[in-house]
Amino acid sequence: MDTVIREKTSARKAQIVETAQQLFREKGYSATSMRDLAKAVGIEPASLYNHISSKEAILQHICFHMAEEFFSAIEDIHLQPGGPQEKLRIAVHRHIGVIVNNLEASNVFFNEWRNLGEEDLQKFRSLRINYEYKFKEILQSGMETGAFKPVDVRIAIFTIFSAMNAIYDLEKPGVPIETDEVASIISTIILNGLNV
Amino acid sequence: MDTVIREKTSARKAQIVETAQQLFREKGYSATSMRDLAKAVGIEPASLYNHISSKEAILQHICFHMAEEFFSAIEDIHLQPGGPQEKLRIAVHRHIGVIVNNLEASNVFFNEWRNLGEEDLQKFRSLRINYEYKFKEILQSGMETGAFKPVDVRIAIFTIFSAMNAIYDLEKPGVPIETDEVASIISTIILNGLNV
DNA sequence: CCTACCGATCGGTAGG
DNA sequence: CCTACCGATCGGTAGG
Repeated sequence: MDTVIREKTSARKAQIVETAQQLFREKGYSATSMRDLAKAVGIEPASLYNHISSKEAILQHICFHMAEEFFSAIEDIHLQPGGPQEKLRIAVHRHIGVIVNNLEASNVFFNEWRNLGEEDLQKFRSLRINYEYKFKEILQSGMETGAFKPVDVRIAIFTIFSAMNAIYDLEKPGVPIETDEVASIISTIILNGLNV
Repeated sequence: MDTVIREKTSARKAQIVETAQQLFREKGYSATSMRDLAKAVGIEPASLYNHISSKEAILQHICFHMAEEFFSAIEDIHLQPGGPQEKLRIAVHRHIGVIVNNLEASNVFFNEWRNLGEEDLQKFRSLRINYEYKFKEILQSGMETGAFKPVDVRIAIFTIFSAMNAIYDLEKPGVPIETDEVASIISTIILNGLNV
């Protein structure tokens, strides 16, 4: 009995978060009201608060859940076989995989995180620095061994993440994104460039 | 006399737009109130409307002004000497130049355009398609002549723009972005990749 | 999960 | 450019 109730409640909560992701993506976090959300879910605005504590708590949940997904995807990257090039290729593939498997949440994650409260904002920023550092290590070791060109690491990292993190925008209604295809093209451009 | 008044008015208007850019960038368009803006400018909220017609009109102005900047920067790209590689390199450099010279406006342009009204939204989208098409042409002709690898043009264009359009985020307080340096690294990665 | 409602704030206007 | 103010809407709570 208890279980049934808890299941119902948590299903509703999942539905609220899911719906919020769609709305935040379409209109942005600030422009989405709790009344919009309640209407889309099909309940009264006040009823939302039986499942979530505040509007910001939803954003918080989305952002930090995505952060976890990204981290766990490349957790074992330093254990992967191959040199810096192979490691970078794998990391890029995994990172893009997380985005493609969470298109809506990714969009919110990348575009709306600045609406977090000051405390979460700091936590979020330091998580991102940590995450990017794992890529930086690969790049740096590749430059030391001579596998990569000696370019400015900061700008290179920046270029790589820019190329990867925008792919949620690549989606067109009815045309699903193929992780392998996109990851392979982006890896190729980053590693080998467009020139023949 | 008339001139003096008009100059004063238009200087205030410029100040309002400039201040709005900063606030939209920091907090986002929706989260910035006209009261925030008035306070930052140093006048009463109602006084804003002597210079601008609405909040959305400010966003409109920023977005379409930036669109013009981008277009005029690569207007003569097909007249430039050199093959597809050289043309792409020049276009990338010009595009990045526009962003670096309008960091605040660029940020708003790329992140807040979806808050435009339905009509402007359509105009904006078609401008972007037109603009990206100019890059697409270069890429396609380069693939035909065998100068570029035959990759999926849509994804390649997408990768290039992602790398270019995120650079406003590269700015750190006190460390100005060097257009030439950034443009050269991004061009290098896009054209020649990271591999030695 | 709902009805009823709170104080705060929103974009914008009237009138001077 | 200001004072005064509009109706609408905001996130959220009380109480059942």
